[in-house]
Amino acid sequence: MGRKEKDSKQIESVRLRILEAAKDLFLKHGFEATSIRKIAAEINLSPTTIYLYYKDKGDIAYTLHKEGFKLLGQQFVVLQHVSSGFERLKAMGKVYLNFAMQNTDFYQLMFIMKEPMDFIAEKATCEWEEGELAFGALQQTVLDCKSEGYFKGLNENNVALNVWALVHGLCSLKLQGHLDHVAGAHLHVAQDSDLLEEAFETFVMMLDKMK
Amino acid sequence: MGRKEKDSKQIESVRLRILEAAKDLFLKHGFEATSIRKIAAEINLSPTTIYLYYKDKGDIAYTLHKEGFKLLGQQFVVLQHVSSGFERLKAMGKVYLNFAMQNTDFYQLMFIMKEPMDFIAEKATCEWEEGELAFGALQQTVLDCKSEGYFKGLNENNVALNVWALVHGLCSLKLQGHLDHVAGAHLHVAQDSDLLEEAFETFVMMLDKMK
DNA sequence: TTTTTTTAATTAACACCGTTAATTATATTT
DNA sequence: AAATATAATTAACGGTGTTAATTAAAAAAA
Repeated sequence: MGRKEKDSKQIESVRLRILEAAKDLFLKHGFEATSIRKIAAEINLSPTTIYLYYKDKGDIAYTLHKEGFKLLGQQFVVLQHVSSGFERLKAMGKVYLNFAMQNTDFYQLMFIMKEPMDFIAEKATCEWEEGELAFGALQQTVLDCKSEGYFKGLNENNVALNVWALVHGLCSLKLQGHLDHVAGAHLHVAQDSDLLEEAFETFVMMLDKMK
Repeated sequence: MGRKEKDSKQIESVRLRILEAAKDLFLKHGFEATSIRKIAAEINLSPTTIYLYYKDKGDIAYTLHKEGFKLLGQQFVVLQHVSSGFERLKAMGKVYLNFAMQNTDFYQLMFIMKEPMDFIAEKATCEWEEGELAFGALQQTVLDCKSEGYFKGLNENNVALNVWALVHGLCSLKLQGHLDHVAGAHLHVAQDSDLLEEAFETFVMMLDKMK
């Protein structure tokens, strides 16, 4: 193998080692507590070395953010086998909710924190492929619902946005600690995550009535 | 006036000066950029003096957070004069959206950042009066909608939670920079904030169909 | 009025943080 | 073996929240 390739392979391997260390700390203690210095210490590197492989902390956040979308994408694969649009929409919501509750740190990085999106905005080609892809899937599903008789007279993009906003809103309020206090009105739910599932099922019932 | 009272008045006045300085910086540069040291410098105090009046930075965040709820509450007052439950629900959503878009920093503090809620959770009586009050108003409005024939067979608390989640979801996605990229599918909207209003109106149409 | 005591504010310090510039060590090429 | 290119390092800057020890100011007691 040629020199250039070997070099770039080595470079990639260090990049990966840094990322794995970052992910490790990030999943253990959250992104706030994951400092460049700690990442470096984790793999016996000088803190400044990190900057030879990543532009800044936002770059690492963005790379991890992309990994999160890969993870969510994997969970979305099963949805392709659901032929009914409406059933797929329901399943999508549940997969999304489960992903958020079981990967709280990733979810924060992907949909709550500003850092990764800021990094994207600063990039030359400030596009967000992952997000557009995922939202595109939702849009298509809403379109399928329409051809099944749902959402008559409603703009499909607005419906898709609303579905996303509702599910994200539930996740966001839960993760940021806002639901623990209003849960007093929901004493009947046993588990905590059931609150979200139940709310979403009510939403589904609302949508169902709209055929 | 007695000594004790005079003292506590003076203490309150310094507390207020600190808070005003904090609010000033916070509204100018956001909460992230508002450090204890900068707050202190703003009013010619030593940074450590702040700790004689506030437990920590989270305490200041929480106090500002409360101010935000007072502000939102003032905007909610007009809603009391809307007799129709459904009309009130619509108006509530719009007031909420407008508040979020016109007071982005406060909104972040009130519904997105973890710091203030963490502070509440650490308090002896870890109750969140402001939130419960506001959510209570929403619950009542949903109940009124029910007596007008809306949301038949649906749990009112879940409906209220869904309404909050949807509107918050829209605001949150917008404020955290997630909508600028998926807006490609919404090229028809002229203004940026119109996107949220239009989405919400679609939601209202959905609810309207459910009578 | 002077001394003691309480209270308010300060300086110094700790342990961090992200990041840049200058420097050293390590390979690679000549 | 010497010169060059590259990788990693140390040192440093300017910040952060926060605590402990110390000084300045005000009130109470003598």
